[in-house]
Formats: sequence, structure tokens, C-alpha cells
Amino acid sequence: MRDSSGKTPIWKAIADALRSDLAEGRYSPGDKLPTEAALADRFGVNRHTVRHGIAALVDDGLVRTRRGAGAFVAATPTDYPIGNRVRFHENLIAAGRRPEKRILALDERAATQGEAKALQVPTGAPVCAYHGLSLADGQPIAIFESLFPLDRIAGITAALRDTSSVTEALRVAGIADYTRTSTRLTAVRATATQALHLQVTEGDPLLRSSGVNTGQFGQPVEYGRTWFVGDRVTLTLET
Amino acid sequence: MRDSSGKTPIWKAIADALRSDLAEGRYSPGDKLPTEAALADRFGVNRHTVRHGIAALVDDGLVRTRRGAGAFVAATPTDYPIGNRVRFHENLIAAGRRPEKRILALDERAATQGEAKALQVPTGAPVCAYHGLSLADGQPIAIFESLFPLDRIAGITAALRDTSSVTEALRVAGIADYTRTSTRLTAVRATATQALHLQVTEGDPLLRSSGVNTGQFGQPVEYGRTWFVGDRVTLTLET
DNA sequence: TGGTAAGATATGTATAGTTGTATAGTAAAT
DNA sequence: ATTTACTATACAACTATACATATCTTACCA
Repeated sequence: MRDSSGKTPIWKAIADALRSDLAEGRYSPGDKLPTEAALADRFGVNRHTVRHGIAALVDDGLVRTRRGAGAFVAATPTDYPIGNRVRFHENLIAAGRRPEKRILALDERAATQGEAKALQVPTGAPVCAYHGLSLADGQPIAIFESLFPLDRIAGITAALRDTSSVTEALRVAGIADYTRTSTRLTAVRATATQALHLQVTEGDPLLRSSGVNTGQFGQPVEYGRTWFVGDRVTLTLET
Repeated sequence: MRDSSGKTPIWKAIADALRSDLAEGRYSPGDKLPTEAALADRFGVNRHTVRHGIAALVDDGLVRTRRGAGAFVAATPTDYPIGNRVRFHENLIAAGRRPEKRILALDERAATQGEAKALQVPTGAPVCAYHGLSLADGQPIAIFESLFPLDRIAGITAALRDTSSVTEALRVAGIADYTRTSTRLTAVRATATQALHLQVTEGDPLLRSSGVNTGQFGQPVEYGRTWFVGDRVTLTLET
């Protein structure tokens, strides 16, 4: 790697070396790469030169870095710019209630003004807040937050803890049938905390879906919001 | 160059998130906040980063912590800015075919590979490209591009020049009835030229809707894409 | 009923390690 | 002379882990 005909920059040689390591399967998706200091020792260069090489991999989408933690092999070593976006052929009605979930928070609290309005309950009424992360093939697809009015659905919190399926939990809690009244869609920027969970960069475009599900007599039983990663998800509306 | 993290410090983002929770009334004075560990899970960060955020709230006098007990709300912020509200609503079915249009370009050219695939014509087949801008109250709402296969619809270009209404133009061109097969939605960044037309900043989140309209015998007669400004539009899906 | 001890929980503190950023400097190529 | 590639150093921000200390909960016993 030292003065090899002086043509290729050192950082590019390092990037290529790491790239071939990835191609050989030496590291699996999610694995942590050696630290910058270790790589600097191994290649006999300055840490910044290694950083330059890693930055190239990050730019290619092969690697994700996290301050204080390390550099990790990205979930999808092969970039699917267009083809695989459509893999999430989910019906909009099912938005956010598919398998492969990770519960981030599940608690009971008082409804804020906006939430109360959507659920048609008085402000401050007790609600169950279900906050989580949806993944596909280990890759974050969306984060969601569902709110259930505890006045109408009593045991929903415990039910959600068991099943982690909204449909199932509602059924256990006594809501056999429910329908989505309307869905609203818009595009927003990822906040810093959203970006952390979704493993994107702050400010990246997200597709926000919000809607209310109502029970048999038109009473709201769930107010749900979902933020999809624009790069990874295309919602398909069947007519 | 391109790093994987945003600009706002994570601890500050967490502090802001908690602050807005307080402002929205999720927690009342005297209430106990979630534990540091729970918040660390929720935000996907280390416990110390959460502590840093909470420390900021303690410093502001909003929160009081007691070792071994938890963090409790001391006061609620009064001057926390609430996010800007959505000002316009559009029906998804009417996406891109509302009055108040401004034609940006109307010409005939060869279809690209992706466009040809959507229209089910050979690559390079002649199409009519209808490019325009939708406004409401003088403010740009969306830009759209509709493509019509000239092999199937001959006089569409001239018809569009007269009416500027897609439905009307198709009727004039001999397509009396057409239906939208499916609509696909995702979020993208505004390109420089899109940003210019829409009077937003490059990189702002846009809601992209794409779909195909098919004629009486299932033949695609139009491939349309619309980019809505996320800040100004919420699509509402009626069920 | 009431008190106490044990264990689980939760915050506080300490230390070390890792990535991100900023600044300055050196050598070689253009 | 300016740019480019790399080195060198220092510090900031976040992570990881361990442990101390205060509080709450529960069970047990008198």
C-alpha cells in the first residue's frame, strides 16, 4: 500500500481493501468493522486517511457509522436503487401493522390536545401509547405510534404487550371489527431522533401517514401515525 | 465528506423532544418521566446521552430528578414553538388534475426506458409530455408530468394545448373512459429545478405520487407523476 | 397492624474507548 | 504559487461498562 507506483491514492486503496473484505463475506451485515485506530495501525497510515476510505464506503451505502460506536456493515450490501423499493407492497390500510416489529415504548398516559381531538375524547383522557419500529429484513422501514383510548378499550396495553399485533390486540380487547375512516399522507423531514431509529440522516424525506380507525359504532378506537423511509418504501394503493 | 449524522446534537434533540412532550401536556407537573433506561431505548441512544438531555431540562427548571426515584415534571414550558400547520388539502384521486395550472412544457419526444415500461410501449416510442405546475392561492402546490403514448392517442398534444385539462383532452382525443389502476406514493427530496418551481429549498421533502391510467381495454393511456410540497399538502384518502 | 429486611429499580459517578470536527503543518505534483 | 494528499494533534460528542447510592416494592415476621 506504500508508494505503489504512486497512482492510486492511499485512501482509495484502503477503501478497495475493505470493499473486497465485504465482498468476500468477511463481515456480515450488522457486524462492526475494526476501529479507525486499528485500521490505521493495520495499514500503517494516519487515522484520517482511514476515515477518508471509510467515508467512500459510507457514500456507497455499504457501511454506516455511528459516533462513539463504530462503523457497521449496512443491512443491504447491494444497493437497490429502484428495484427493491416496491418490495414493500403493503396495503395502506395495513400500514405499520405487519410482523417484524420492535416495541420502543408501550405505556399509558394522558392524551394531548391534538390526540384527544383525533380520538374524540376529552383532553387529558387516558390513552395507551404504542410506539415502535417496523423492519424488513432487519432494515428499519418505518416508525409508528398508535394511540388507543383507554376509556373505550380497557385491557389494550396488556394485550399489545403479548401479541404486538394491533389487530389481534384489539380483538382480545373486545373490538372485533374496525374500519379506517380516512388516511392522510404528507412528506416531512426526519427529525434527529427519528433518523437514529430509521438509520437515515437527519432531514431525509419521510412519508408520513396518519389515520383513525373506528369501531362498530363509529367511535375512534385507534389514532395511528407512521413515518416511512422514503428511500425504502413505496406505498401502493390498490383500487 | 458525507457523514451519517445530522447537525443537531443528539442530546439536544432529545431535550427538545421531551420539552415538546411537556408543552403538549403529555406529562403534568408532578408526573414521573420514563426512566432513563426506557428513554434510552425509545430514542435508541445511550443512557448517558439521555441524561445529558434531561440535564438540560433540569437546568431550565422544567424537571427535577431524585436519585433512585426518577425524574419529575417541575413546570411546563410556555414558549415552546408548535410546528407549522398544514394549509392545503388535496384529494388523492384528483392528484394533478385540478384547476389553477400553469403549463411548463408541452412537447412530443421519445419515451425513456422507465416511462416506456409504465406505458407498456417499446422504449423510444413517441409520447406526449405534459409538464406543469399546480397552484392554490397563487402558491405552488405541486409539479406534475403526464405522459401519453402517441401511438394510442394521436391528437392529445393539441387537445392539451387548448384545454389544459387532462380529462377533457383525453375525451377530445377519443378516450371517453379511463380508470386508474394503482397509485404509488413515496417521499423524495426536491431537486434543484423542482425546488425552483415550487419555491422551496432544494432537498425539502416532497410527496411523490405516480400512477397509470388505463383505457377501456386495459391499455395504459397516461403515466402521471406528481410531486407535492410536503409542507403545503396533505393527501386525504377517503375509504 | 406495623416494622424490618431483602431485593429490584433508578439515578449518580467514574473510566475508558470510538467516531466526528477543527486546525495546522509537510511534501509532492501541477 | 497553488492545489492535492497525507500527517499530526487536540478536542468534542457519543458509546460502553461498571459500580455506588438512593428509593420503592414486596415479603415476612412479630
